[in-house]
Amino acid sequence: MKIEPESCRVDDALGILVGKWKPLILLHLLKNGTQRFSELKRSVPGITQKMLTNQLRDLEEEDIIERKVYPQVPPKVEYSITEYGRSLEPILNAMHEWGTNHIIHKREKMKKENVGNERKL
Amino acid sequence: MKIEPESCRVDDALGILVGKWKPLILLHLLKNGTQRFSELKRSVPGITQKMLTNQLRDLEEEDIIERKVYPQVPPKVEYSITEYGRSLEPILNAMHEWGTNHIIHKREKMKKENVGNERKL
DNA sequence: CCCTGTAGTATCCTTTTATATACTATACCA
DNA sequence: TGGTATAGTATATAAAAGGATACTACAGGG
Repeated sequence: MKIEPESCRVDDALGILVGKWKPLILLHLLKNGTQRFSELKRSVPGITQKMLTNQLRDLEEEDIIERKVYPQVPPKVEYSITEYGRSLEPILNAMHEWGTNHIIHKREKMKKENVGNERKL
Repeated sequence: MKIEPESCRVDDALGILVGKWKPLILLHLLKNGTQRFSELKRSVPGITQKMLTNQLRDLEEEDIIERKVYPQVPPKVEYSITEYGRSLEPILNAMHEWGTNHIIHKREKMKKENVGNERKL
């Protein structure tokens, strides 16, 4: 069944996955289950606190992850994938697989192009 | 099989699909086969020439679409999905399906939240 | 001779994303 | 008393993406 371009909903899914860190955050939560804010921060090297908070808020708003606050000091906040959020897993897997293959595809294409260029010299 | 976050290739796939117009362009090419530049432009309302050229160049560079120039005046350039590009189709379909369902999911979540709020009044 | 259509470029401007840095409250520990 | 850890917020700035507009070449038609 073909998608009708006029009623395409690819962007709705795409919008949830884009953001420089979202796939990584989701992957960590899928792999390790519940994680604290600071654990996530350590798991995703290079991310700033602001970015991590932003991305987590985005995902929470879409009901992909759950945020649980423990009212204590120092603060403790746990994040986890929701049941609904798990429905993204097959898509992430498909994209990972495609991406892995794409790297190979590009390498092979470059090789061919280089051979072609050498012939032209 | 779980994806290892350290070697995640989701972004490689994501990078090809993101861009405000790429899914739509791909859908049109998948649905209608070969299309001229001007046909695509008409098919995607609101896109500027610059954006269309940019997105097409991006997709061409990744070997997802093919560009065929007919050396004539006025110019004629045809675009089509490559065989390799078709490997993205299942992912687009999965995202479209997920996105369609997500809209429903959100609507139902909002309904529940509103009921909750009414009770509080 | 001017107008139209094609497939672009070139330039400038606005909006969106991402990053860097500093700051907060408060319990616990030495 | 001062330092550490937690989960943030606030502010400023840089970089990337997107958009508006004008411009090009040249054949064919009136």
